[in-house]
Amino acid sequence: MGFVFDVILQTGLLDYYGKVGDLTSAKRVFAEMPQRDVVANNAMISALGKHGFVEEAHNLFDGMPERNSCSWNSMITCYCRLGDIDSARLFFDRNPVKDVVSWNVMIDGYCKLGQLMNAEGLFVQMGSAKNCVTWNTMISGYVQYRDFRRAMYAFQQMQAQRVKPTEITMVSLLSACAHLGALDMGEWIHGYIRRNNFKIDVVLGNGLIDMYCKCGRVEAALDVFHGLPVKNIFCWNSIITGLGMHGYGKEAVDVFISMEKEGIKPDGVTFVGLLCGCGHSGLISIGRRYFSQMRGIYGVEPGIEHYGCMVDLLGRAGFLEEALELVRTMPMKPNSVVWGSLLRACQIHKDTKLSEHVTQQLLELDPHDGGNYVFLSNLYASLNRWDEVDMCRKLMIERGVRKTPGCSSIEVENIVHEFVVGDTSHPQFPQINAFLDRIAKELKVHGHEPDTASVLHDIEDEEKESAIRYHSERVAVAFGIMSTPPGKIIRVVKNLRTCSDCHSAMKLISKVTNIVFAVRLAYERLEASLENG
DNA sequence: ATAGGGTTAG
Repeated sequence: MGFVFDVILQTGLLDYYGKVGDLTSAKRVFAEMPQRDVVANNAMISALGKHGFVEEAHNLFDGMPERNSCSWNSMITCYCRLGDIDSARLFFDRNPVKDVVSWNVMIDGYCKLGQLMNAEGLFVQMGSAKNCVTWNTMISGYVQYRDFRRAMYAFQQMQAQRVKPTEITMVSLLSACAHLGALDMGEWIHGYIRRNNFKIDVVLGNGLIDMYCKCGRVEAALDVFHGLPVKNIFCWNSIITGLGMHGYGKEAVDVFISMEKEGIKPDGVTFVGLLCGCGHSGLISIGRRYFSQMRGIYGVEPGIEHYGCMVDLLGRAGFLEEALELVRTMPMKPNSVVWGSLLRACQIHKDTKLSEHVTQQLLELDPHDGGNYVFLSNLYASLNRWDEVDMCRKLMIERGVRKTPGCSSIEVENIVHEFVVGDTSHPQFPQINAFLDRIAKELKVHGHEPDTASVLHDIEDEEKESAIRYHSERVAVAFGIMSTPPGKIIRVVKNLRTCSDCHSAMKLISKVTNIVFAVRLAYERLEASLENG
């Protein structure tokens, strides 16, 4: 009797050491055990696997007189953790006692490596054997690989199958909503969380804060933030970043100060949010001060992203020379983002000379980024330097560079519709097209002349005017006007920056129709908030 | 034994 008790006790100890990461002690306990049952062996396999000793785990596994599903699953987990998905699959296929965990681990292994097709294959094969972890794994896999619409769709199916979602499901979905700017869906999820008395912990709370911020509802984000009994650095960072993104730089600084008061140590992300917020609100000296205090007072080493924020902050404020000086003297090699910030500043302050220099730096740094060629080309076009415009086009063809296609999405009745430039596959495309034509005519009546200077936005297109008319955000906006009840804000998320022609056109549409648009850059700040023009 | 979060700038 005491013997069995000892085995259980020692296995417990072994498991504990494995979990806290003390492999040496785990090994010692294991070696000293007079008798090892399957549970003890499994605990050891799991501990070895966690530290990457998959060979040892494998040997132990091979020598086991008896194996259960847990033994097999531990081996699958070991190999997945190492990224050796083929070996994991071998164990999965040979496992005679596959259970739902075996499938879930395997699906997660594929998801983590971005092999979504393989993950989906198993997911489908499982049929009705899926549990809520299976669904959560697949949904989070879609979210991690930025296929947010599939994540939403999987959730609908999960509900149709009557599998109860959990807090974890909600976290993944909120992240999808944040990326898609799907406010209605995000609000619905918040409601669902409340109706089902889900516990809003730091992770779920942060999901809500981030979703509300990214969808432009900073007040709602603040409500969630203040309602959280426990906040961690993620929550603080999300709210500081969110406030700063939407022009509440002063408030972002205030939150930062209360964060300090509560004894939470800021990290690199906090400073990105804070400095960016200062930049967007023109808080130059405050931004400068925090940047200079980062290392000495807060113990956070400034990284390239912080220099990037400072270049942006100085450049926006018109201190172009100082910004350039910072780029030249920063301790690391400036990347395309840093040069890009400077370029944006040149554009705002109409410094074409510096603009040209910066764009050439960008072209050197990122010869395969089509956006750089387009920008330089547009710059030359605006200066009527057509030879150079031509040169840009030739260079692009020569180097085989293609422009990233514009893509806009809009949420209507909890469904996210996506429009890629030139893609006519949307079921309502003919109606949208006709509507766009009417808008175009209307725009002409109101004196809107298509701005052909920025036509090279679509460098590969022959028909200039129609190319502009079909930019994805316009299609999305048109669809939004057609299918949204009056009085509702039309929110569009786009992957590329809106061209000046679309921007002015949308301003005019907004003025004429009295509809408010918010076109946002994917994953970024509000690009243009057009409140009735 | 399996599933969850925040990062800026063209």
